[in-house]
Amino acid sequence: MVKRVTIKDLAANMGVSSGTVHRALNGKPGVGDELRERILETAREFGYRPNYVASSLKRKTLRIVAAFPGSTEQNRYYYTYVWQGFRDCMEELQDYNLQVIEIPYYNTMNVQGHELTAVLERYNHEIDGLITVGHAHDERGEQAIRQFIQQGIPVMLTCDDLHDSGRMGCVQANYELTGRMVAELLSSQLPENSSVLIGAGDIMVPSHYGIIQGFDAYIKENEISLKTVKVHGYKDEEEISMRMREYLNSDPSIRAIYSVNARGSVMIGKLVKEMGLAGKLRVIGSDLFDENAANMKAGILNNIIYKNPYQQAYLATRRLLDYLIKGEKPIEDVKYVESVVLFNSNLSMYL
Amino acid sequence: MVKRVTIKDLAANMGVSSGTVHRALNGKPGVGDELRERILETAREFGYRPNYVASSLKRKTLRIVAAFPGSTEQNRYYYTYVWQGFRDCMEELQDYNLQVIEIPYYNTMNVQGHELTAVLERYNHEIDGLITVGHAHDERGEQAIRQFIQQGIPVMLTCDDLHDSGRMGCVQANYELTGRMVAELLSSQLPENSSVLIGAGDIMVPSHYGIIQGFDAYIKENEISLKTVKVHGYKDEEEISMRMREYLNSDPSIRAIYSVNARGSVMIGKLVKEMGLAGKLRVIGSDLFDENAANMKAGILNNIIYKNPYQQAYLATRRLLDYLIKGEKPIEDVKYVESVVLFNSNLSMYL
DNA sequence: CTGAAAGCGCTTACAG
DNA sequence: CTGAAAGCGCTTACAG
Repeated sequence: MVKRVTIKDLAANMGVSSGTVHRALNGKPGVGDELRERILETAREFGYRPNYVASSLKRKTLRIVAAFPGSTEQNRYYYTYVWQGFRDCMEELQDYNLQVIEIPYYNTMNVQGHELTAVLERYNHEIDGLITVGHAHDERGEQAIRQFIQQGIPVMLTCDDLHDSGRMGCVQANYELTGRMVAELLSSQLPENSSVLIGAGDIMVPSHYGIIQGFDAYIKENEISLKTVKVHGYKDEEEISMRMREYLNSDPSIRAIYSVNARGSVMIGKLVKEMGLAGKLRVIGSDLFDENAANMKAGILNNIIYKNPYQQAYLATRRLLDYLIKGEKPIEDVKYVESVVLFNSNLSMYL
Repeated sequence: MVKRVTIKDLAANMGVSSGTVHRALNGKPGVGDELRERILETAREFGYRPNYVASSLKRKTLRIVAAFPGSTEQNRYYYTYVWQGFRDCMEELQDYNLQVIEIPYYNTMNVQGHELTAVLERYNHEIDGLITVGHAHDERGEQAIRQFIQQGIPVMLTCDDLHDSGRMGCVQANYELTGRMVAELLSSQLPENSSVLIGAGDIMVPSHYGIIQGFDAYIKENEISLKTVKVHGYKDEEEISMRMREYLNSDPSIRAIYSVNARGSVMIGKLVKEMGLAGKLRVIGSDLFDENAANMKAGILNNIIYKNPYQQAYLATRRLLDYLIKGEKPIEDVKYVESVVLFNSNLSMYL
């Protein structure tokens, strides 16, 4: 192995001090343009590669803010794993001289925004990076995210994106492909001219309607004789459950049920159990958590669509830190994490 | 954030030198038993956590040997991704002062063993870790692996295990659960009393027969009316292809074909194409590489079982390095990487 | 068995 | 704009 080229080597070679080399390489002020160019040129020539392990040792602590919904109530289905992915990544890179500020927030609307603005004040705007969720239709939250970006703080989003906000990137599931995949799975399992009853969630939520769009597109493009019966809605479970029950009672062509979200999956689990439909229909739920896992083991759910929130948050955090520690900007703007079909047989591997 | 506790803090507190604290914490010789105990106690009390970033800076370079089949010919289907997983992990942790020695070997039998023994000689036994594959029934290879272990060199295996060799761990696919999952998938797609034609591979290869065992067990345990027609064999493709063709011509109950390995998947792809059976049978291949991907896009393969060799090698490497850098022993002896069912719809996410 | 010193490859004040 | 020095938290010889 060739000896590693260091800043000292470059400095000696050029007859300047190592401080000057450092300033030149890192774009810091205080080096003449001509000298800076020559140093950069020499670094390239010598194949210099910075040692980030060493550089983290002396530089000031990087302060990272993470803001996600607190994992209570309905949010625990998903955000428990988002927090875990974030923490595991921070833990792994802890020795790189990092400080974490965790902001769990507890009401979806506006609270995210208020908390974020508050933390910016509290730390006197000395924050090096933010990772959070781009909730659609949360004005206050979006405004706060833009505030960070305007301060020059790099912002990484996960789960949901805000395309034109200026964030450095987003790591999320590919909702359209997820919907296509479910359509492909069901069309391989159901006889011709069957119907699928879909708990389609909120038409304003990207993670819900994206899936539906993909599902419909797959069926149309492949000219499949699968019909869909969609029940929209999100918050009022009682009412949605009632409407689903009516469809199940009145439409004998329904051979499968699918919920695009976690909350709806718990509901259809209950419904299938109450109506004694287990094993008579194909039933597909979304997201992995206790209730869904139990229903799968009991034969009430046949498949679970797992969007891997842990991995989404882990990778988003990783990208933010790679940028802050190494200056590496992610190649793609948006990174999609694979959605996976779980079966009863391999459920245990994901728990 | 509380200031990090360092070796210096501990030394000052105890009135000893930082060298002594270092020796005590790392189990190095040259500290009295009584003093060592007191230092360890104080470290616990103060919540001391070593900074591995700092420790890598001055310590001697860790020399890691990686030995996998070279990714040519049939091996490129799988081992290309094994090498990639290994390299990406090494790349990520490069700043921790590591040296890599790559040993690709080109004939499966015995060559692995010869190469490994040779490298041990060449570096005068000064090797800090080995990552390789536990090929079953390769006497010479197994012998060499044991040789490393006897020298006290930690050995991590991937893809295939050698249980009683004393290796520190193995990261691999769970073949039995993979077989069960395929049985579950097919039984949800095929009408009653169908048969599945299975390219069952080599009965001596764990990654082949493990899948078959899982498949059969699922069918038996769940009393499913699925029959299997198995064609064993591995090397002689012509002959296997011929036998499969005969079954397909003579047994009309066959509604699906499945190959447990990469090589067989290419073969069944050809067969289905030649016999004009695309779309008439469910066809499931194994492993992700150009030929399989192309066949999937063309509608010849319906699903691919992806065992994620990249992730297997990445995680195995990671575990070895976590041990060498941080002294963290993996909790589980064997770590299983999830096998995933790929669909045409989400294939693009894995390429 | 223990200490004092040098140094890994950087970054950060400070002085000029 | 540039240099010299100190130091991040460790590890590694060397001396006693």
